[in-house]
Amino acid sequence: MALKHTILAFLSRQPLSGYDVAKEFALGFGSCFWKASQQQVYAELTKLEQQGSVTYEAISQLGRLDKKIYSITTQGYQELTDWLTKPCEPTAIREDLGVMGLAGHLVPSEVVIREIERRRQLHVEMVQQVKKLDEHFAQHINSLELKDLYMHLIIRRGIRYQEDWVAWCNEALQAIKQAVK
Amino acid sequence: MALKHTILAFLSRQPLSGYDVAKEFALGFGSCFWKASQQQVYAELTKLEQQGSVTYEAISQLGRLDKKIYSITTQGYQELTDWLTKPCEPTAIREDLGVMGLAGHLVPSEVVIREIERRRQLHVEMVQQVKKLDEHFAQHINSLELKDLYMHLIIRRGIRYQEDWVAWCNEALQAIKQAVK
DNA sequence: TTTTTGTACTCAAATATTTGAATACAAAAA
DNA sequence: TTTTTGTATTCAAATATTTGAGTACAAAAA
Repeated sequence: MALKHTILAFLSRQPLSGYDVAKEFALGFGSCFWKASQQQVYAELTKLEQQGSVTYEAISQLGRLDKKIYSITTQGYQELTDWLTKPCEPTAIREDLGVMGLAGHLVPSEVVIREIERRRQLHVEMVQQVKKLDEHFAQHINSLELKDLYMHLIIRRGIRYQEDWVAWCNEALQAIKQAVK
Repeated sequence: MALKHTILAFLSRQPLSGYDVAKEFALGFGSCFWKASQQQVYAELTKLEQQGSVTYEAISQLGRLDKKIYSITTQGYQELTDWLTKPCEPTAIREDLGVMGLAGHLVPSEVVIREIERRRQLHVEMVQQVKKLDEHFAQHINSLELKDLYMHLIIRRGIRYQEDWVAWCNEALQAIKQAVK
């Protein structure tokens, strides 16, 4: 389970508030490989702090709860590099649309086509979004230091994934339209 | 959450025991789009039976627990087609390897390379496995009825996914080896 | 100036998934 | 003949994720 280690990895780059970590998951680099809600992030940070993997500096704000700036500890850093060194397994695939393969014929083909067209549109938009994360790297692509290259490659993974979905949607739509013609 | 509807979809094709449904997830068509453990399947079938979406016929076996053959009910069938008719969202991406994009530079590049090579091998094997599911369809590919075409297309999605991973691994390995040279 | 958006954090409950153990017999392999 | 593999199901605990509500203020937009 990589929630812990993704958070540690963010904090290994710079101290962040829970709010900022959550934002990285929702809109930043995190969005291309791990989904986590704000509540999950806050809960995990509290746990990580209790376990000694991170510490925080409380910044008091008049009239409301303290803002907490979290940093990774030596222990947390060790946990992160240990984890990175161990082999990791691919995440299990879970895709609602797959049910169509078992029971798509129980609904009109228009429903299936509409659904795949919707998906296509969604992934087209995702390609654009993920490509934005890559903009900074795409320019000096041949002179990236390793740190940036790794990030670029993970973004590339995200772009490929979304593009492959679009390509499959095209293939599937063509085949279905051909078959129902 | 498609566990319920994937099970209903299996049962819409033929009555099955919990054991057989679990096998479909582990080794059969289910394996290319949804992961579920045997315990999950049994628990879900019990719940589905209580809610009236499925029924079972108990087959007594001397000396051990009854074998239960589950069938979908009219209500379950309705729930399935209703669900298929509603738009579904793509599953959130969760990929351990993504952490390398944030913190891969904290471990030796050999570790990153070794990990991607391992992944490559894994996905090469997955391509072979998923292609086996397609064998039956791949032959008379141009004369599939809709029911088979849908299943074929979902398998194609699985093949593409695994092949795209292999391609990315190749791309990434080349770029990293180039950079550390 | 009112409303919306953004910053920043907390609590609780429900649902889903993973992990581990247990029972029991048949058939096939060593 | 003993061991392993396959069939078939159940229970319990731990962990992870989702969903929904609530507090509070600042800044920007309408």
